[in-house]
Amino acid sequence: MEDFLGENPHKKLIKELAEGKRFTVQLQSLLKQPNESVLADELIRKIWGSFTQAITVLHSLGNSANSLTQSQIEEVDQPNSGSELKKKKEKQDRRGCYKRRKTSGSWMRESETMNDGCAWRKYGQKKILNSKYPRCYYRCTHKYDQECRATKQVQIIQKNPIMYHTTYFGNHTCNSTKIPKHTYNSQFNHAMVKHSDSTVLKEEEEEESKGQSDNASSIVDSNLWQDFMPSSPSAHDSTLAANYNAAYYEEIISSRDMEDLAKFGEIEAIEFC
DNA sequence: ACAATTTGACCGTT
DNA sequence: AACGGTCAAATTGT
Repeated sequence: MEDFLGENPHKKLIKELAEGKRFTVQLQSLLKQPNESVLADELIRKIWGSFTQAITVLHSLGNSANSLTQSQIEEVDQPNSGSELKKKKEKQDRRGCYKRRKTSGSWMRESETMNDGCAWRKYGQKKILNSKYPRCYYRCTHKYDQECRATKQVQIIQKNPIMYHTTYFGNHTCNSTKIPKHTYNSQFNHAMVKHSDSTVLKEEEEEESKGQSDNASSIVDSNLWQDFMPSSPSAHDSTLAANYNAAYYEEIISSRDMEDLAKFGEIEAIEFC
């Protein structure tokens, strides 16, 4: 998203809510047609994103006299913890979640790049039911030499602009080489330029037909993301434990929101699976 | 030659 | 049986 701190928050808020409204209308018309579940799924993500942004803007207005408290916002944001909605979610198909759910935490990220500053090795790719794009599976490059058990799953959620949805499982325990902070900016900028480059767009279009993966460049940018990763497995686990006992939580972070999140010093968590 | 990726097979869970 | 996650042989890249 655009840095709303640089624009009128009210304008941004209205914009996000209006988008959510527009996506909802689109979804409504989609649901009237059969065999459109994939598009519907995309729209649901967009709607979720719009409302999340709107709530984030509200958070930014926290200093105003009429602002809601954190608990009030949460109460409005997630009003029906015991309602039909939640019960429905708990009943949803959880096939494929079985292995990780019992053993580790996870968190998510949505960004224009799949790079996060860590070294990953792709070990699989699957077509996912009702998903337009395949899901790619990555493990830490140091899985065997340093017994690092971190993995991630990357899936394109939209194109134009390209947007990746990444789910991380486990924290790195390896001494993975990270890009020094002072060299980060130039490399990151380079990557951002690359994404607007026509040759790269062509590359991405090819990836769409054969399934995407460009793991070799994973180290290139987004050291910034590291700053938002839980610093240690225990830190993350304790966060999970504090929030919820049995359920799985994920942290949804857009790299575009990182500066904002840094200012708020908090990460929004949602239930996973 | 070695490292990384691709992709079909296999596995556990539902 | 269907599904998502992982494995590993084959292929491709450096």
